[in-house]
Formats: sequence, structure tokens, C-alpha cells
Amino acid sequence: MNEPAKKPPMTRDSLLPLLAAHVLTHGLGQASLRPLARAAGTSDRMLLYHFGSKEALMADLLGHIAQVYAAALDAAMGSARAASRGEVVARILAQGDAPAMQPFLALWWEIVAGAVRGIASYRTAARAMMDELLGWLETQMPADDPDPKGGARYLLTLIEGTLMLGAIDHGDTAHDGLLASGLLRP
Amino acid sequence: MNEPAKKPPMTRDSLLPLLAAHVLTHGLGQASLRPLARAAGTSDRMLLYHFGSKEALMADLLGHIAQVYAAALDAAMGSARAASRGEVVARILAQGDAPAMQPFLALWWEIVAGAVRGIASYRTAARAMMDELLGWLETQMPADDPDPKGGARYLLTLIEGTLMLGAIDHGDTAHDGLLASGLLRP
DNA sequence: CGATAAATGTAGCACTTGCTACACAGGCTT
DNA sequence: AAGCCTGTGTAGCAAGTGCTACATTTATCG
Repeated sequence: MNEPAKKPPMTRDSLLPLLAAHVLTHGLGQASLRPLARAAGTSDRMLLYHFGSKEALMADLLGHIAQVYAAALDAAMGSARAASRGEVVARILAQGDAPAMQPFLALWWEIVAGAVRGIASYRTAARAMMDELLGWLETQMPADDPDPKGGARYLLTLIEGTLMLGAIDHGDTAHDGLLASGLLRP
Repeated sequence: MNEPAKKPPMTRDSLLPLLAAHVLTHGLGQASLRPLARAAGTSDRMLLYHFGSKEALMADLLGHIAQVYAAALDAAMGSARAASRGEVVARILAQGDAPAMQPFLALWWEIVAGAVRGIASYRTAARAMMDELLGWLETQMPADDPDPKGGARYLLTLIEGTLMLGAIDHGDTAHDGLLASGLLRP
């Protein structure tokens, strides 16, 4: 009667959320098979059985995380449209400061680093996430913006620069830069 | 008579350039003691003898690389002052595209990722390199700029965003953004 | 010269890595 | 009933990790 009733059959789809949770809190650097398996309540043996290889697992996992990220964006999308570009930036940066987004941001830089080093699955995930963010940004642009497409790319560049500077304790630098740009008002 | 005359006494300072070269081409991920030692023509044993621990070695190494980076900036500093902010950005991005800078950029994102994960020596190195870049940028601002300090921070944010987007094959996105910002002209 | 310390080589330890071989259960079809 | 495919557990391997113990060479100094 002590049987934990672990019938739920354990598929790729049932494993991915558990793996994603582990990676989001512990980082990609610690993403070796045994720790991942422990986090998912299995063995490395089973992870390889289900995913084929670690490389395939990582590709699936990053894809899954990209989906979760997109969903989080949707959920955070404010209903009212912003009135100015500055308001768009302010909203997004406010969301970037939210605790819920921190694990994603931390993971993001690891993905970027891996992409630059040429790891294919990282490149794919990075592109997917950035495409998603750019598309979402375009829908967030003010209704009367003269150049929503170009403006979204401009804001994306500023936002990513700001996030990077924030990641290395240069958040003030980026903030002062945004003030000087005229987008934000003090 | 086959003796390679390996007299040069091998100090920290003689090792660091060799280690830096290896890390710049192979990345921090491959920076384990034995490969590093091979690249420097020694043994892991000797690296620990000279640096005490891997952690101390990495701290020294990142500090050294930050110095090299600063020197590279000095060397690349154009003599003539830029006439506009757009020209400053264009110059720096041109330099960022130079092949000589690629290893630094690739390393940069690994340092950022490590800094975000809380590795102290990475944080220190990241701060040092960004302080250096910001200071240099201020000296590069146009002579007639109304707000050189704020402007430099604004440009730095844009530049870092552009570099990141370029790192994940979104260089076009950043370029279009800079065009839309009015800083660059087509 | 002899003693002492610094520098270097050789082995090894305990651990983690991705991955595999083998056995064994249960349900499925034939 | 006989086979068979899917799922799972246990062991293990070869390679690599940071680091240490011990022995040896080499240089320095009294």
C-alpha cells in the first residue's frame, strides 16, 4: 500500500516540464544527464531511452523552453496598447525586472554564449526566441507609430542592450542611456 | 643537442598569454586544467603550482584578458574624432565586425553568462571590461555633443544590443533598428 | 662543498561525464 | 502457449575533472 502509484507513463512530454524547471533554476552548465534525471525522478538511462542522446534531449528541451517563454509573453501582454515608444520600453523593462523572468534571462545568456560557440540547438533556440520577441514587440507598438517595423527593431536593440548591461551590474548605465535617448522621462 | 632550450622560467606572467590564447580560441567551456596546460606547454600540476587553484587561475586569466582587451581598444582608437553619434556607432560596429575582435566577442558572452550565474571572477571581469569600454566611448563622442556622458551610455546600450543580435544571426534586425533610429543613414 | 628551498615529473585518487550491455518484467499479437 | 516489442533496473566502461602525495631535479646560498 506504500506504492507511490507511479503509473503515469513518462513520455517525452511529461519529462520536459520537469527538465525545464531544473534547467531554469540551475542553468545549462549543470545540465548533465544524471542531475537532470534526478530532477525528473528517473535515471540517465531512461532519459537516453526517451530522447536518444543528450544532444537530442537538449534540442527538445530548448524548444520546449522557447514555447514556455512565448506563453509567458502572451500571458504578460498588457491589454491596453501603449501610447508611445517610451511606454513600450518601460513596460517591457518592467517585465524584465520581474522575478518570474529572472530564470529566463539567466538562461538566455547561456543560450547566446552557446549559440556563438556554434552549438546548433542553441542557435536554433536563440533565433526562435528572438523571432518570437520581435513579432510580439511589433504588435505592442503604439497605434500611431510612423514606422512600427523599424521602430520595433530599434526598441529591441535598445532593450537587449539594456538587459545585457543589467546582467553585469551596469543597469544604471543603461538607464541613463535610455534617459539620454529621450525615450524615457525621469 | 636536441634540447629545446626551454630555459625561460615560466612564471604566472609568462603563462597568462598562452592561456589567454587558448581560451580566446576555444572558449571558457573547454578551459579545464589539462587542455590549458597542454596549450601552455606544461602540466596541470604546474598550473596549480603557479596559480594555487583553478578558481584563482581563472580570476587571473580573466583579469589578464581584460587588460589585453583594453590594449586592443587603445590600438584601435582612431585618431580623428567622429563628427556625429552615428559615426561613432558606425566606427565601433565596424571594429566589432573585424575578425580580430571575434574571439573577444565570443568570450564576452560566456563571461556574461557566467556573471549572471554568480561566478565572482566573471562578474569582476565583465564589470572591468564594460567600464573600460564606457570610458573609451566617452572619449570618442563628437566634440560638439550636447550630452557626451548620457550620449555615450545611450550608444553603449545600442551597441551592446546590436552585438547581441548579431551574435544570434539577427544582425539585420539590429541594423534595421539603427536605421530606424536615425543614427545611421542607408 | 653541502644544505636548503624552489621548480618540475610521475602516479594516483575520488568523482563526474555520456553512453552501453544485459537482464527482466509485462502486455501484445499470432 | 509462444514469441516479441516496449519499458525499466543494475552495472559498468572509457574518458575527463580538480587536486594531491611523493620523488626528483635544479638553483641558491652559507
